[in-house]
Amino acid sequence: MSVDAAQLWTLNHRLLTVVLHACGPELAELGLETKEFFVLAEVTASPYPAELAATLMIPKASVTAYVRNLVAKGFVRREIDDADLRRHRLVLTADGEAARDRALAALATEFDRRLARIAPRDRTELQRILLALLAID
Amino acid sequence: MSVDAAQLWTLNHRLLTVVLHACGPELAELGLETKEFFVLAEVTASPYPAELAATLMIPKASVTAYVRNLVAKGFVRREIDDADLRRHRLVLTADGEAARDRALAALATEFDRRLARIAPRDRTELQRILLALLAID
DNA sequence: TCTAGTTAGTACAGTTTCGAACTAGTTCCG
DNA sequence: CGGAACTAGTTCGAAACTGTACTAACTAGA
Repeated sequence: MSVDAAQLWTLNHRLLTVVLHACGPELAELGLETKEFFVLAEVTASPYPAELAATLMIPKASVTAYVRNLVAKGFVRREIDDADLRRHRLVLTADGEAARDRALAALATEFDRRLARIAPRDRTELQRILLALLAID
Repeated sequence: MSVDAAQLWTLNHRLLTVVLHACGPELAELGLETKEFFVLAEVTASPYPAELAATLMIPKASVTAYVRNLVAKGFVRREIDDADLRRHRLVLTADGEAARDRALAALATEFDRRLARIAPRDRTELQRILLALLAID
């Protein structure tokens, strides 16, 4: 009845990897690398590089690189934060929003293929539980 | 109340990332890089490099590198497969098994620490839902 | 005000990763 | 058998990543 937490982690990780991997080609069509997609998807909630690095647990130097690429592709632009001149407030362009939405839709479609097999109520449960687990620490 | 699959994926991904990140120091103490740990943990189930690459969805060339490191550290050794001389059957050493078990224990502990904070019933729910999702494909 | 301490973002350089090409061994037919 | 087509694993060089150190800007305390 009880499943080892490590095994649960591992299987879960594989599930997410498979789903993400399946989206690879679609992301590529949108002109997005996987890591850049993570940043693009988080920019609205965490509009500063330092914040992105902390939230996504990516090194600051890597965020610099991904943001540079996203800016070059016209998905994001930097704005000066008048309250703190060190900060670069990141803003999605219209193209950026479109790309993000399409990328998220691709991810959702792929994951939905699997979620479709469980009850709608279970999805809500899953979301609630995941949120609770993330609220710790 | 609709639950977005992409959001579920993202939440779940962040959870796994946080847990893995927290294990980083312990893996390092064992002399394991994160990627090497994935390989080490899978060697028993998938004892050939090509199989590891397919299962873990990482490039063959990367598996070559991780296996080289694991061999150098004395966690894995290669054996010739008499039935197919191209193949390197990978075998865990005693050290390798010990390291793997400790690493998995660290992962389990960290994940358990979070699982323990949520209601026992939720934990069962999560297990049930994830197992249902993992059973697909 | 001054200054020590902290934080945002970047640059550089060393390391890691991995696509493509390669070698060696196997399989499938004829 | 012979050889075309395939597969396992590696190597190599180039691209991606990231630790460290840095500059600029903010903050707090005297």
